[in-house]
Amino acid sequence: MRVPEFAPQPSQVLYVAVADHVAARIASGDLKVGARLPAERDLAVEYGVSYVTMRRATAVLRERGLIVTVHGRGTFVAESPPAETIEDA
Amino acid sequence: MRVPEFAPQPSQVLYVAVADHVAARIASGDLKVGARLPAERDLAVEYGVSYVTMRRATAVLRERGLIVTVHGRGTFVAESPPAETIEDA
Amino acid sequence: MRVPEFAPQPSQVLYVAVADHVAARIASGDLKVGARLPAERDLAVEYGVSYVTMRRATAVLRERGLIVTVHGRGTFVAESPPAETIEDA
Amino acid sequence: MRVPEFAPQPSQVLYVAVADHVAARIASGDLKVGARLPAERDLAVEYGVSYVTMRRATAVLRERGLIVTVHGRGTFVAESPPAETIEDA
DNA sequence: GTGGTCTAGACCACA
DNA sequence: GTGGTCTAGACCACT
Repeated sequence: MRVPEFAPQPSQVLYVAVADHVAARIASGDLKVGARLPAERDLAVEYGVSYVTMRRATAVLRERGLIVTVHGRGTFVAESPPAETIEDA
Repeated sequence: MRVPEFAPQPSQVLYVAVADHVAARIASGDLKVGARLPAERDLAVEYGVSYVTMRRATAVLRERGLIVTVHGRGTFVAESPPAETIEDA
Repeated sequence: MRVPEFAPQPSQVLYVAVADHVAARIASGDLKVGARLPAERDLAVEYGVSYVTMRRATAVLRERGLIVTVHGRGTFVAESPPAETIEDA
Repeated sequence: MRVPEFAPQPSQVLYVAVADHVAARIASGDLKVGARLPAERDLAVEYGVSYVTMRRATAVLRERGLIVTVHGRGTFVAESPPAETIEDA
């Protein structure tokens, strides 16, 4: 997975930074395809952020196609994460 | 204020039994008018029931006019609990 | 502007309902192209919702291309609102 | 702009004067250790200064170690205000 | 017991 | 003085 040189430091925006960190866990195989992530509330505690901030982070990951969310079920690592997570312009 | 006679032998339906117990707390002044009840999740833990059961119980109390619920704010003891707590059929 | 038959009543989701109402004000000419909307905080008060809910509403309008937002300046009615506000599938 | 009679000969720089006044309130025990200060916007109104000026004032107090700020929570009187409130140059 | 929405109100970045 | 982010914690919808 390619990491852009123009973004060496994590985002200054907290929910993006959290999203990036989870994305890295997925990319590294720590979170495997199809696996269920911890509950958003638990992730919020794990990252030391509020539930709302964690929700924004997962929203980012959803938009990136890295996770899929099912109401009442959980959030799961998406089947085929798109290569163009960062558009390769 | 009158406490319902049906309390001595509580309802066999769990969420009604829980609702009755909360109603008794309101009637006894343990929960005063205008006071905010504990969060539904906390009440569920307190009564040792599932969240869904607790939600049904609060729905019953809402129908009885004993509490009012405000999304995102909480549930509160209603101003003037109606005399016909049990519908006057 | 076409209104889908499958959505006769306003959205049950509050921020969408608010967004729809603002959209209607734009469509009706109440809010003209290029005009600045009231501050989001004022709109929140006007609609009787929290600031966060209003922000979600404006986010919806932004996604629909109906408004543009400038940090520190305000939010404005977009130049050419797209015809396919509701995709005509 | 001249203002405060409240300090003997206050700083000519407005935001420093405001910071000094808040510092005096902390020193006098009016604002106790661990207490939350009023919101920055409220302080701005209270002192009759702009929000930016108030932000500069709180920045000064932060640098002096008199207050700590938590995003989304508030600003609080620091635990142990250093003796060298004015840097010992 | 999960994700989804909402409230109230704080600080932050910008023009 | 605007929009942007964040906190803390509530109720709602769904499985």
